[in-house]
Amino acid sequence: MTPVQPVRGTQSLLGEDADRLATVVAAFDRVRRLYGFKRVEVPTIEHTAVFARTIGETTDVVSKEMYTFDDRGGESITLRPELTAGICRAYLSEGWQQYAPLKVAAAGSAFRYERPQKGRFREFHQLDAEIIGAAEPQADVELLAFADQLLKELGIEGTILKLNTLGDPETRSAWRDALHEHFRGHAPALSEDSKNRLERNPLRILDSKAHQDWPVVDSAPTIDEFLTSEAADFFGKVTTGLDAAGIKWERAPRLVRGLDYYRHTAFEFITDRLGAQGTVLGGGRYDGLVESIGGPHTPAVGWAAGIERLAMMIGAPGPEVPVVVIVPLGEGANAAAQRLLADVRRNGIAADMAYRGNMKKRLSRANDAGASYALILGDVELESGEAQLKNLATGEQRSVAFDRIVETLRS
RNA sequence: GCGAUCGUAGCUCAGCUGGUUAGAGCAUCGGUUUGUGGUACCGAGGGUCGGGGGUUCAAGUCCCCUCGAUCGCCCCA
Repeated sequence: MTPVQPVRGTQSLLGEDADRLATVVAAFDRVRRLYGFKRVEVPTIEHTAVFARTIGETTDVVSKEMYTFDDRGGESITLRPELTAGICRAYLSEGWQQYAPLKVAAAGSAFRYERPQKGRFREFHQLDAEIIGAAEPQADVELLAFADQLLKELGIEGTILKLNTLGDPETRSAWRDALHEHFRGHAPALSEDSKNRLERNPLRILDSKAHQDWPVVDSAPTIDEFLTSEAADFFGKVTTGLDAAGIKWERAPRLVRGLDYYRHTAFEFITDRLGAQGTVLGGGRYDGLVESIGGPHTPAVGWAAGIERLAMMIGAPGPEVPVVVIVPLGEGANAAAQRLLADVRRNGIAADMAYRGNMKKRLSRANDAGASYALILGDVELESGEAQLKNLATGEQRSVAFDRIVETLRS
């Protein structure tokens, strides 16, 4: 392994590829303002317990994917594998409880030690939206509307909102027990993967990709049989709210989420365009999370989206193209060229300067940059006070007085 | 962590069953044209063939290990 090799699963992006990520974040920031979500910044590192307790000790994320290390003071520190837990920690430690219900949005990198593949990296970037301290179904609806509008503003077609409820804690544990019993009864018929899931996380067998699991899954008890009337009522309010807001959704009774903190509403926006990484945005209600790190009972909902995954689905942002490239000729022209360049740029016109090679090279650079005009500035022009403005598309060229260049380029 | 495919120049790739100094296109740089781009022509630089070991008279080509990439499983955004 040579020193110039990047760390596995990290990315170094140039030009359009980097612009794509920036475009996604810019759209997120625009929509987030429309919905009244405050921007927050939280640390990249937290005490390990922040993630271990909230996400769940037995989940894969915590048990084998976190970047955890002891710092020089001997404290166990973890690079965040997601943004939600850190935001909730800040909600408690920074006194943000006074703003409840608090709507916040964040964007940043997260880290998981996984095998990289399409749309999956070890250092990746997430968009995150949370409403903390709101038990009302209106919060779920608002959050989903935000997600829906973001995808539309990004011009992403063909995602489907899959929606489910995991019920309240009683519902969830009753359902879980029933599933456990059902699957254990049919254990011999299950795939190896699902046999392993049996004790660890029976809910996950529901969305197994192994065909041999299908029949057993189909005959499994559904959440609806266990919903308490409160839980059913809550879910009903969420769905009628979505319908009222004109947000299309599909019921996915077998949708479960991997992290332990989810309750009630659970959802994913999925696509078939990203291979195995079909979930582009996902989240749900996590009423128990804040309590799990020592805070008061605090109802909350949120979602996270993969910036890279969204970036792969948007149209290519155009490159930045200068309107004009200044071509100085000879030492004497450099100062005047710098002055003109600064002047043009300060007037909001994208401009560049070709300062290497002979004139042929310099014009060639102007052409390659995609400029509309080249502005030629040599001894002759310095004396006359008029530069040569060449239209690179038509080839036509004319003299323009130095002090009329900005005006001419604008027209 | 498991499986499959792959790794030759900055990029995209060629290199037949192992056989002389490893090739092309694009890109870069120089020239034809030292004040006129887009097209054309000529030329140059750039490679420990991912890395290590082995088989062989001979390895880019075969075998093993390793690192990496891609896709899938697991899991998740």
